[in-house]
Amino acid sequence: MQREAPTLAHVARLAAVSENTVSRVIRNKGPIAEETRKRVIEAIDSLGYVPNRAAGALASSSSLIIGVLLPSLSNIVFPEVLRGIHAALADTPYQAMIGVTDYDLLQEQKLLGSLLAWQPAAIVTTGFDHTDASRRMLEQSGIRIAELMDIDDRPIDIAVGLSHRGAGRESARHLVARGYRRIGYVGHDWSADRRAHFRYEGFRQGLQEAGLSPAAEFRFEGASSTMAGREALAQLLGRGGDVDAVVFSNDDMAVGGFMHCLGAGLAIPERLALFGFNGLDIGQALPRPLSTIRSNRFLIGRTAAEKLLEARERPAEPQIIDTGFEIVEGATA
Amino acid sequence: MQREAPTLAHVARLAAVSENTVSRVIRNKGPIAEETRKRVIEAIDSLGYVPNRAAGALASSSSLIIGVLLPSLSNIVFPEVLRGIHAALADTPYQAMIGVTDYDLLQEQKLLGSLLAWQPAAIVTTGFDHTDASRRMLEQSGIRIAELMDIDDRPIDIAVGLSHRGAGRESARHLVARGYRRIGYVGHDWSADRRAHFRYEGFRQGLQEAGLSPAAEFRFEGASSTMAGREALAQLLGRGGDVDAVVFSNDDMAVGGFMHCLGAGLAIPERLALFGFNGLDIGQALPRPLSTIRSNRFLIGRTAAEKLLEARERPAEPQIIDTGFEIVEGATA
DNA sequence: CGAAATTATCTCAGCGCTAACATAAACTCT
DNA sequence: AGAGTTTATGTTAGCGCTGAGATAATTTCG
Repeated sequence: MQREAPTLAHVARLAAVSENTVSRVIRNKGPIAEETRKRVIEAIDSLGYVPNRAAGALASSSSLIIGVLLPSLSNIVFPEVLRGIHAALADTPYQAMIGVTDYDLLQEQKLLGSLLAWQPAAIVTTGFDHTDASRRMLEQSGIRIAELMDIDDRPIDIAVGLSHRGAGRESARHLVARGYRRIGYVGHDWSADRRAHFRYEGFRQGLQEAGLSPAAEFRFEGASSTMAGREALAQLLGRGGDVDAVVFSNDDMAVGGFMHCLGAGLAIPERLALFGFNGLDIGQALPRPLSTIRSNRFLIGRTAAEKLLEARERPAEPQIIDTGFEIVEGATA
Repeated sequence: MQREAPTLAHVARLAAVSENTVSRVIRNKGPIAEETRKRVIEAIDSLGYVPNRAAGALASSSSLIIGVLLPSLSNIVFPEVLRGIHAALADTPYQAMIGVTDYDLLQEQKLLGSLLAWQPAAIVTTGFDHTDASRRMLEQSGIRIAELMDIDDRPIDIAVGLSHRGAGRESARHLVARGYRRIGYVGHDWSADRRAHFRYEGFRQGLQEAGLSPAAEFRFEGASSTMAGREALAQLLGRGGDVDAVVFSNDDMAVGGFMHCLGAGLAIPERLALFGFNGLDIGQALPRPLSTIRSNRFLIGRTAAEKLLEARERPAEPQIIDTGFEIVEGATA
């Protein structure tokens, strides 16, 4: 009943050709007579042959795996990047193999090691921050490497993302242009999320351009979340800080801030303007759509995967792909 | 500079043992003298040896891959399941390989084929709905199979999840117990999300126990989202349906409903009670925490992965693991 | 028309590991 | 002390595929 899975040899015998010819038909490599191809494909179909990827990987010392290292799955941002990667891989024989680092560079290093044990065709990772050992592994592997989300540094191979400094700067400029002058900042723990820190720096810089500096600041000790944003804004305001607008480290935090205002009866944006980052759906579903900056997470993932598959070799010079960002006007600032 | 990656042979030579002995040390299989083990481990460390997984998979016709088929990554629920899976795999040599089906059974079948080409140690998939071909592949593969989220059917190997019928029933009972009588339903497209349909059936059944039936219903044509929930509730109420409580197909929809009420100035729960499903963070961060049912997504993923690794063989009888659910009282119903 | 180039196919070694079996040394037991 | 058992290690043959080069059949061209 449960007969062995057919191998190349079975297909070859049925199609009356050599194994190698079958292999070439499958991989679309080298010249094949149209008639032979047809016969081989027929044989493949009739046997229900599925190539053994492990054997292929071993023989060619390169697998159809794309290793993906993500810092987290709790934050919807990274699943969206992953979705973009999957979208790009959907009609290819490539498969994503995932590791979750929990924002821990040593964990990243460890996972990188086990991903490389599969001899993946490429590695997708996040940011420019890696341990020395990771960096050495990435560089010496010779395979294509994409570093996602950020573009404010020099990538190993390619970087795909947006300038977080630039985004932070734009949020300040936007609020200043709208006439806000007493602008506060509510954030979360930077040690895990360096890009949030970059945005903060850009934000300060943007204020400085207008001769301003943050009117008040509060940083929640812990990861970003709606709850954290709610509490953090309460804290900031409770301190009697006199602010007319608040920039949040991201939309999750900003939505939390929105909730606080609702609960405390603060008119948005008359009494307090709110500004986020990411452009999440939830922000747009608020009674007043959140003013924020849209980062194109899906696009980042898709672009990265597409670029990686475009060429097997790294470009001579590291390449940076700016997927940009856009101000979402919203109604909260 | 870029010397070849060390292989078993290199380690074996350095440790002055046979390759097989090194292999056994690595896999912790068979008796090894303590002294030999130490020498081998030293050699491994000094060479920085990393086993080639493809070779291992080929030789043993079984890889350290766990294939994971998820319907979607847009809905935070599935990344959370994935997070649970990763948590269970974190300290094992296993790696998750992911496919996203977009709720399409044919896509699932296709992805299943390419996952099986890696000879994974186990497959994790969602629900009991599979094409005949998929089912055949799963059954004949002989490897461990987990079907997640639902437990209201007979699994191939093990099922891990909760009774969606039961959860639906409980939401009705909860509202009835609170004195609500004109209870409506706001949902999304069922064709993609069968479990939402099961909850609806349970909901009806729960009402029936109290001699009631839904006071009004509206089903949004499309996937669930906060926006959809907001619009759908507006539609339901716009029709002049006289309801005092609404059960939503899930928390995303319910949060949208909450937003509608805020915008329309409807007091929650005095004028209208809201009830969700999932227990997402966002629901608990609302000005009034959402009354809902907590499904333990993380636990489902983690339990499934743990169970799969517990034994290489399927149990004689299909096994069902109920991760349960709990009513979250909240303040909206 | 024969040599060179092109096209289509085959042969065969080997990728790096593991399974199965063989062997050797060290015990245990009667 | 010899047979049987246990423990520790070695030997060997692939797993199923791909890459490099060999070979054969066909076309092109001076």
